[in-house]
Amino acid sequence: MPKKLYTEIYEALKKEIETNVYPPKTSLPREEDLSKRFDVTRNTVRRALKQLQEEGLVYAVKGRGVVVLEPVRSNQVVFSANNSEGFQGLRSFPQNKFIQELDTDVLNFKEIIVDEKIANLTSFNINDKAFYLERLRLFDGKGLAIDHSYFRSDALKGFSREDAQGSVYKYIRDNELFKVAAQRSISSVVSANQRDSEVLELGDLNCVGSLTKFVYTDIGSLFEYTETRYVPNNFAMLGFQYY
Amino acid sequence: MPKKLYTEIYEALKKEIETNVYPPKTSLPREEDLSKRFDVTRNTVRRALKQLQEEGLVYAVKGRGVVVLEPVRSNQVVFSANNSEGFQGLRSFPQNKFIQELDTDVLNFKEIIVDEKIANLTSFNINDKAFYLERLRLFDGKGLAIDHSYFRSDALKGFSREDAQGSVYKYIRDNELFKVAAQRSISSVVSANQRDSEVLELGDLNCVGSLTKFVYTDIGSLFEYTETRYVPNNFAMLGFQYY
DNA sequence: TATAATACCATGTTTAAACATGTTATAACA
DNA sequence: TGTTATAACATGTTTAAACATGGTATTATA
Repeated sequence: MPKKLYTEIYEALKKEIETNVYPPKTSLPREEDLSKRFDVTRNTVRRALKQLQEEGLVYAVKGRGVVVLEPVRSNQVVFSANNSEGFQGLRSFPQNKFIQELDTDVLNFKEIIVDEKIANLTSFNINDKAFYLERLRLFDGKGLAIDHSYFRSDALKGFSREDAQGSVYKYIRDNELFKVAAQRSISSVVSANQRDSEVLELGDLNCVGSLTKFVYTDIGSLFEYTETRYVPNNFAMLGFQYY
Repeated sequence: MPKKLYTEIYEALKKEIETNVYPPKTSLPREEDLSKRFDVTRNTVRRALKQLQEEGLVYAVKGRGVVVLEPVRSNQVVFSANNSEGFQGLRSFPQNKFIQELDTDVLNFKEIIVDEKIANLTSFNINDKAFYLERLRLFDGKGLAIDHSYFRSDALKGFSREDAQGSVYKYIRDNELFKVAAQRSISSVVSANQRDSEVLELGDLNCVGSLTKFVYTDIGSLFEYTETRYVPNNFAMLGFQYY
């Protein structure tokens, strides 16, 4: 299958930016020239440029051009919890090395009926059935994060405790249940609670980071609510936006 | 000045989603019909739809349609530090009310020469001149956040301590120095340090949230580095993404 | 020489249309 | 009846072109 044109152009330009063909603070060739070079329309070039801009590599100014943004020279950074795999592919902080030894301990697994309290928390409907999962995330054997998850039952036909041990998303893919569409998240810092102290390696620390995810399916319904509570000094999240 | 067409369509559809003309989990009319209704091309409709999708209101599936995503019924949420104004427009947590009493105490103001250590921290170049600012953010009189900022001097001609009291961005706008293009951010939770305990109302808490921003100008250069360190249990950040 | 008018340059917006590809419902077939 | 073609449907990709608008440098003007 041939790649999409705008993806090819995006990747080509990205590589050239990273290899300093277009150094920071300089302008990319104008759209007209790029469209000649890649033998596509200006529209298609613009689409590739937009992707670069969304990723934070360049910034376009009307009437002036597309400038390459200076990279942030961060030696401590880190991870993005921004993938549907949850903690897979996560990096430690501040060592900035990939975590290989990621293990999951399923501390709790049960099917429940959504009551008012849980409905309020998860945005699920009262009387829906849902799986409740408590999973401890071990990094190099240390419990550094704990996930409290609710999955709507009707979306996870035949789901079992064994499946919970692995990746829930792998289960969804393997069984072709549906596609994950989008997620909202809320990130904050809160006081540690009883449970946190029990299961996480907090030491003296009396706070945890909290990342709450609301995950949507293909057809617009919420199917996962997960609050990840993590030990400070170990994780970070990256963001980017333009105006 | 007439509004952009795609913005009008975006706003119209957004309003209709919010007023339940198109309830969650249902589909929007197909692009063809929308283009007839608004009397624009399908392209223009698609642009509006893309904006709705980027904002997390809808999700498009090829071959099926554009579904409205269920909203998250969160009663505790909160703020986005995601604006160029820094703390302006921020909401408290968990009360979710607008903070009116936001005051700024300029604890430190000086012009410095960037040495290796600061260069490493800020991504500025060694020997650049920069303003260093330490600003305590008071919410209803309580010191809940502290900003440690470096601004490249050459970008802030004539900047003074008095200007620091107000919004730096207001200063930039008023003096038409440049436009803010983009920002990267790193969010984490870390142990509180000496200075945090001195100036923030931490009580027993021994951690703080840390939000580090790298802000870029129009022409692609980094001009601001700010680390905001904030008291737990007071703030939250919203995120959204789709796949 | 400073300022204003102007021309040019580069990105932004919109139209129009063709074709590609994934999804779903219908009809044909075994 | 269950499976398989097939058609209809809806979004995705790409081309082509015109015009709008902000930015910059040049030129004319006072």
